[in-house]
Amino acid sequence: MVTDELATIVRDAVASACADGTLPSDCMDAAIEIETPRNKQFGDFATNVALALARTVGMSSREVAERLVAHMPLEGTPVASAEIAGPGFINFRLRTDWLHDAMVAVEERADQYGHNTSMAGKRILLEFVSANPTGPISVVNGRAAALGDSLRRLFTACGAEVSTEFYVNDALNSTQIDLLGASLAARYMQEFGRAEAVPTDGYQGEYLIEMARDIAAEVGPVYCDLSPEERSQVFRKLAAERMIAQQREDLAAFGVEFDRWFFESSLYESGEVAAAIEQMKQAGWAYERDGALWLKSTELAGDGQDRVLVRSNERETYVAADAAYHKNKFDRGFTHLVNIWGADHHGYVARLKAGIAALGYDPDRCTIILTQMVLLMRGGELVRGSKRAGDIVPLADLVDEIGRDAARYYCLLTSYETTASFDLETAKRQSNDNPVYYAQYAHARCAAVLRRAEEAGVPLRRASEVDRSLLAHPKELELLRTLAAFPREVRQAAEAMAPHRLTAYVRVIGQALHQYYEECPALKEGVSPDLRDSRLALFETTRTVVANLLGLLGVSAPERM
RNA sequence: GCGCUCGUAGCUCAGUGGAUAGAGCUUCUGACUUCGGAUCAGAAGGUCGGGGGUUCGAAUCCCUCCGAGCGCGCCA
Repeated sequence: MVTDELATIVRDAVASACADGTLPSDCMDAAIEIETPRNKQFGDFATNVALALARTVGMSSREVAERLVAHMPLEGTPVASAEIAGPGFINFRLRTDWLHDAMVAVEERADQYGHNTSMAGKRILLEFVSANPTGPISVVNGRAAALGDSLRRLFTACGAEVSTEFYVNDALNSTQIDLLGASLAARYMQEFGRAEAVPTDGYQGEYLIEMARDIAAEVGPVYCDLSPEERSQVFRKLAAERMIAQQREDLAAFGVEFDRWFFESSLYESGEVAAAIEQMKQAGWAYERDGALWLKSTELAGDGQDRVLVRSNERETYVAADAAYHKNKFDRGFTHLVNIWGADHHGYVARLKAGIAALGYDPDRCTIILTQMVLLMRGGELVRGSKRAGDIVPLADLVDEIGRDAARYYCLLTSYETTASFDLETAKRQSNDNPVYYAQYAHARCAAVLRRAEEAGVPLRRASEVDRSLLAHPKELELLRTLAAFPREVRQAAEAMAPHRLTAYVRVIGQALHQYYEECPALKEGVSPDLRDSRLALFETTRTVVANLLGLLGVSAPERM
């Protein structure tokens, strides 16, 4: 990668200046950072190393920069010029043939262009959504789903081995599932005219009425004569199974599928929960009090208080199961765990980390991403959860209304750290105030030009074969510069676990493309065949990069719109 | 009360300790006898919530205050 080459050039300059005494030898271990200047007039890349060194060497940063540039031979490098500017930045301008070579790289790597090895050797387990099977998948879950699925693509593109998992809280000792079962049982009885009420702390959402109606239609009144206990047993199972199936469908319609649905109940059946508790006891991290078993989460992870692992009624808590689950993840050979939770769970980070530490694993190998909420607006009014859906906004409704691509794109448009809000009317509009269409239009426009060429009988020539040096117009070079940044953007987005950077970047590509399109016609009168072929090749290059980019976001790249 | 997160243009949001804080929307003015106008060019719009501090340099790091959201169960 060209930034690595630049870093080497700078590092060599520092070493050379140290060697001949121009700079003190303790500059050797200076950290070399290559950045892209905010302002294009400062060139393609820059380094601030002179500013960083100025303090230790006791001279002005411009002076340091001058001495470094004097020790920087540029023959045979991609660098055309190295200039000192401002307080002491060294700005690099690259030769245009380096940009032209990027076209060949895109052509050779094709849909692998942008892939790199920055995360090679890592085995990452991404766990996300993991909504309780007590209601439909919500829009907030959708944000996590879009983020998790995009991270899977990003990590994979960076050479990591990635698995995705949805953790299903279906444990038999879950009071939530008890309530769900009791709520569904009541709805079922209501279908047959029995005046049974949903528990006051149960699930009031009307989706359970629909589910009860389905069950009633399928099996008839066979469960009416069971004892309440037996009926509750039947319905907790039925409710959970059907909710999970529904969740799976909703996520699939959103384009998100998991490598594995991991059932909490399996951890009890295998004895892993009991084993984990025993191990925590043996290690001295668990103690008895008031008839319950407690985890020393305060001492282990600075939690606000210790947490119960086993209640006095002998039921284990989800804390115990979660600890066992994460042990299970590590034992399967994953080197890094990433969990995506809603921000309302931030109070649970410390206790999970405590559980991981109590079982002898490094809590720092488990990253917990907390996503803030997403608020939907319609004409300036907040869209509220419906009673039908149990006071949430179902993801399925959003997908139905604005489509999968728009829903996913909007979920990835902003940093997960901020509470995002977006307007449904804008998201549906097919105009340029809709960022989804702007991104997809870039791809469709490239495809349109290439299609047009084909119709006119102009064969598309390979980027490696056309005369790339003909691409010397500022807009052509600017577009190439933008496309050549793709591998770096991918790497940085993966490192920061921030796919929203890519949605910002795709706009930059779109802008560069449209400007190029405006000023550099390929198929109009008066364009020489050689230039035409070079420009068509550049359209193909752009199309490939945009398709790869949209692919990382999980959004389709249409040929026509 | 304690803890976590967040306050950036009228609106929605970017911004990795660096150069004159950037986009989109909105408003206004324009563009090619259309390789797709779902586009492009230009203008307008800022005490980066307030105040201290660290630093050669702070929207970014620290402290404090103000405001918003969330969390503080032998629920998940």
